[in-house]
Amino acid sequence: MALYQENEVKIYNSLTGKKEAFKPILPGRVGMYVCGPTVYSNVHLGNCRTFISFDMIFRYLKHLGYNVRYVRNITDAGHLTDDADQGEDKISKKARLEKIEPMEVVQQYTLDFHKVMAQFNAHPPSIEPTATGHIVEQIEIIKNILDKGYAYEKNGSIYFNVLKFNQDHEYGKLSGRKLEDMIANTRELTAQSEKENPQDFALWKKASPEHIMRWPSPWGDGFPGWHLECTVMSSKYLGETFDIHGGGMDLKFPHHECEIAQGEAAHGHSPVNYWMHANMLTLNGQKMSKSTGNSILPQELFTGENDFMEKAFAPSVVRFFMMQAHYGSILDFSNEAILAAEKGFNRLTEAIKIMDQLSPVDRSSVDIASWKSSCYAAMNDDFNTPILIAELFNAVKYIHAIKEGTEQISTQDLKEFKTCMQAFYTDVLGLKNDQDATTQDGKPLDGAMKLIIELRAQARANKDWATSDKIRDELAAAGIQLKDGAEGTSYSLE
RNA sequence: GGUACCAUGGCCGAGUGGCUAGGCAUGGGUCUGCAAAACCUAGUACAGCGGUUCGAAUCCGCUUGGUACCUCCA
Repeated sequence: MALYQENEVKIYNSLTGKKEAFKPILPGRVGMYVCGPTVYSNVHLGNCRTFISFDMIFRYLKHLGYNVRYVRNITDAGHLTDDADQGEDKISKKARLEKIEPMEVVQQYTLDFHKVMAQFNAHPPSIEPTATGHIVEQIEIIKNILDKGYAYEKNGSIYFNVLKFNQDHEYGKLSGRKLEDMIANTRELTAQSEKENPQDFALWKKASPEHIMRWPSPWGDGFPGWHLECTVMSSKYLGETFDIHGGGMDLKFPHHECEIAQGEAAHGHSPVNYWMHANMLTLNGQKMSKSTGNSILPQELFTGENDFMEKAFAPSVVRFFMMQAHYGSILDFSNEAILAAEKGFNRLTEAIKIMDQLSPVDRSSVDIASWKSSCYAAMNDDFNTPILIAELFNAVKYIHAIKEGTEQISTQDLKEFKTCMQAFYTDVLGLKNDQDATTQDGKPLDGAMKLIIELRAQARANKDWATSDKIRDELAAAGIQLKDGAEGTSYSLE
């Protein structure tokens, strides 16, 4: 029996504003679409939070035994620098500035994105489609929407008619906006816009002669609008209605609102059952944003080369830090907060390591079954990873107590305990011990340290404190900490 | 200006009507040649004001502060 049959997951649905029991369209299968990055620059840490959040969700659904098709796109065309008529395609602009092909820009930053996500130990999606790979489908859906009367052509560009759509449907239901209010509060109109109404948005833009990214269409050479790719690719790979659509909170309006409008206009029904939004990562209390300079790149964090943090942090530490907050809450990134997370993460990781040293007895004094069910209850409640982590720290207490002999565990329970701990730490939270990975390359260091520790032990046995303290202090200065424990001395790298 | 959301102990961060979240930091302790590490242990917080209730961090109203979206943004 699959785990999902005994674990009912509740999901906070942005569309209804309520936590709802998750019921997939097809039993045992989940279709999930997440809006991916626009690859015109390096992804910053804020971008990564969204993808790490959905990676955790993907992992938990898989852990429950669901067969998940996870589609996350790469936006490599159509994302404009602004909404004005002269708005330029972001990729195109970057290519123009650097005098390279747009596809070189796309390639460079797609590779960077994949590298960073791999460092964060995120699983690749099942399908990672690109906008440029689906121009034909986008043109087809535009024809469809034109046929239905929800779009109009103006000088070789096609715009979605929001007013018309709103007569038959409800524009703004996801973001809680009313079209009348939006019209009433429109800022000063852009002079001589092609749009009939400022709320209309582009499905297809005519390419000016100098525009490098262009494709032929029934309306002349042009390029697709940003919102359209997601409608096309999600419906192509997941169907006209699918289970979960995710993305960053900042995409809720207008991007996701427009996706709903396009889907309903083209297919006549709502595209998504559960809308999920990952909240923003802030830096110094402000949203991370490339344009304002208030952002940090993952690489800068891993190497320590940045102006915000006092040291470097491993990818798993950053991931753990993110998992300590609920995906739906705003999370502030700071030196203090990540330092605290690092210590907690190390303690958790160390405790898992010593699980192998525990000796089981006949009967358990700890209630592993009940602990385990608390872990699942946390995750079933809208993927509440902070509660799960609190439970994992309860487990840390159990582990120490069993090791000390103040609590006992049976062979059967210990096996289940280990399996469950590993499942949540490794499979669901996607954590791993980065330090083990580095010391594997450092086998010679292990040997050298063994010798040094032995020499120091001799000095201590001779009460030669001058020598033993010199070894300890100078190693510490070099970034190696010696830990004197009951069973001898071990070391760890800073 | 419009629309949302948020305000929790020194810091981070869960929790939506009665029961100790958790992590980090701090105090005390165990261990240790000393120290570090490790482990044990302690600490009753919910922006302000008013209301509902037997009872509110949790519900309602007002006030203050903050953030996000309304233009591109994960």
